[in-house]
Amino acid sequence: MTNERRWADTSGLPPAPDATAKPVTLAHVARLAGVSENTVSRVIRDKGSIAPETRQRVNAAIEQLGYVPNRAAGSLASSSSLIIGVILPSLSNIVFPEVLRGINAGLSATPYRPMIGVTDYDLDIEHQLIASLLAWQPAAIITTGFDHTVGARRMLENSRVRVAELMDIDNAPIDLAVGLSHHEAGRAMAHHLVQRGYCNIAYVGHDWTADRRAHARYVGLCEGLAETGLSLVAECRTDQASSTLEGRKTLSNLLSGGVHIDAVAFSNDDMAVGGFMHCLAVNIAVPEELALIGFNGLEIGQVLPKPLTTVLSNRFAIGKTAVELLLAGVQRPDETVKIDTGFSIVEGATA
Amino acid sequence: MTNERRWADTSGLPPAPDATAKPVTLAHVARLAGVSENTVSRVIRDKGSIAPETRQRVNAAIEQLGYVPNRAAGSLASSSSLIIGVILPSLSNIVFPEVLRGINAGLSATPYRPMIGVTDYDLDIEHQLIASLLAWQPAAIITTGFDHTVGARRMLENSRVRVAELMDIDNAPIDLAVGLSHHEAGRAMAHHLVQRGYCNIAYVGHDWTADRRAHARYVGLCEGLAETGLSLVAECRTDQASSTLEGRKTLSNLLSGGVHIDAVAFSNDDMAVGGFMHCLAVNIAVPEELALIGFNGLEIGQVLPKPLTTVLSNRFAIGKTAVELLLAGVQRPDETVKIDTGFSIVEGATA
DNA sequence: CTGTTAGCGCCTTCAT
DNA sequence: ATGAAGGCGCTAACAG
Repeated sequence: MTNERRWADTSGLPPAPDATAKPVTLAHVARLAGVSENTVSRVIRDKGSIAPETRQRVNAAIEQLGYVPNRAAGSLASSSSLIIGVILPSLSNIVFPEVLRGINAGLSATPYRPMIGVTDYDLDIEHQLIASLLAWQPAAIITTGFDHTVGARRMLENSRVRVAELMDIDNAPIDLAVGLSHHEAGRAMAHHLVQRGYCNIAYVGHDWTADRRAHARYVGLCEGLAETGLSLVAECRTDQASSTLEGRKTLSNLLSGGVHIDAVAFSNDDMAVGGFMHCLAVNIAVPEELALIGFNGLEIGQVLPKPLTTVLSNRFAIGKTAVELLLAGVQRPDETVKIDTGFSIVEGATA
Repeated sequence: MTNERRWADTSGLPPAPDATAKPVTLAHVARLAGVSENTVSRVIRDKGSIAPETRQRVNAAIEQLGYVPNRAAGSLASSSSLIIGVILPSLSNIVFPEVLRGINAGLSATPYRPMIGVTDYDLDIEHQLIASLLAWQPAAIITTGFDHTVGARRMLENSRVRVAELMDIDNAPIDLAVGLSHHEAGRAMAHHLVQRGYCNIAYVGHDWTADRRAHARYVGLCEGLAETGLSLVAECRTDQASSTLEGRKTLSNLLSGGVHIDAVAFSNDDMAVGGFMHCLAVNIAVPEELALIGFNGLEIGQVLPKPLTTVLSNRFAIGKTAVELLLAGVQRPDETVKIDTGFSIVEGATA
């Protein structure tokens, strides 16, 4: 980034409008500048060619009147708005807020604004949100993963808006996918543990029906182990959403099973941090007695007495990259695009 | 909540529109139902009285055509949109996403959608965001705290939109304030520590220039101590934003000062959890050698080997309550309103 | 309870 | 490089 100058700057400190006064419109600006409304509109949108002198007069008038364009009128006239619809599965842990942070960062120097919805991992809710966001004729819709209801997929395909599916790249996108291969990330976790000499490896996870990517990592993990002739010696899953609390409980459950385990792969860092806390509480030496590996690379894992070994997903980059690509081309490209933002093993001290 | 029936239900699984076909409009629905556009509009908005039989025919036509109202047109015609502008200082820790979660929860059964902006604690950015959101003629703007630029305040006061200022209630709101008294919360922390018998109390904090509420808690803390004849024996502040990492470092700095300290009040839970990690790493017994108290009541604090003693702020409730009050009355009330969502001491095991 | 008439403020298309 | 005309889809005000 970035070409700030692409976007008309409507900030600054305009004289605040009087509550009683009618809001300033294009017509007012046009009259003051002594040009037609159309010319003012062109200046604002930086479209067509305008005489430098005219542009200057118009900008002066805009500033003098504190003109702020009415977005609803613009949207109606152009059948498309400066809205980016953003659909997130959840706001309950820090992962999706970080994606949103990336989206916001990509948008902050533009006149586009994110309008958000939260699905709670429910595809029917996603469907409704898509319909509801499409009613605003947004420039793009950003959602998560490749699972959608049949109707939702059709709406997205048939609409002319650009669509980004985030987090995952293991499937065919509607338009643009930005994320990482969770399957590969799972394999990488397996290989890391095996290389470190662990061979009694177990899994602690959370609800897969909601979080399909966690399942993809699990499958990759098993596959990675199989490639070295190993397999999981035990596993324990909660049917709850992931949380440190569930991680703590679920590891405790796993260990009460009596199987000899020397390393645990967790479905994500929240679960892993919870597991670490369990070890602290019952005096299990990490990693000597039990090694732990998480997924995500959250800050909290790096502040533990022993920094958590984990896999970094580039959540901020996923959001930011998606927005940049979306805004780079208004038209949906002929070919779908997948962007791999990658992952990397964070060599902590717990595995 | 709630009275779902107040809001026209435009969900369901309408036949997805064909990309080539013109989108369905009110006129199409009106023709099919054999009524005027206006009647359809009334049915959708549930305004005025409609013959049950007419309503039914209209609804059937809407469903049959998969009609989705064009929000831009509606906004333009009514000079007000179904947008709630939400301005947050940050998305980097879990606190504001939880407020947003509350806002979203309050909005989910309504046709209103949040449009968001992030200030990074910068009032000039807030000012620009307010201007930019006001361009959408939102039904309300939700922001944080009472500090705004002169221009921003004027824009909000002069606009007819409802305004909620969240988190804090220690000042006079423009329209509605929902939050808690951070000053009182600070006092409560002081009294809690003193009651527990600690008398060599120190403070570990983060950047106040950005986070004025953290400062308010500090002032309350000092005042609370003074009420019992005490004062802080030491304090250490980082000029960074709060994080577990900074908490860990800053406590380490504080303790290297050589002053005898038996309890530390932290500016928030992120800092306190970091402090706890420091104690674990250097083998300081908590709370025997050093007691710790945080602020916020984050989940992570409750998963520590010893649950963190802290002060619960009701972040979800703040967001949800604000939205409910905002939507309860479209008009700004004559008198400003302050809602105290309160706080409570979480009696953990660290103080 | 329902229909008619005018816009809302801007953008697109076509002229010049 | 600029202007004129028309309409985007909906809602408000007024009839009836």
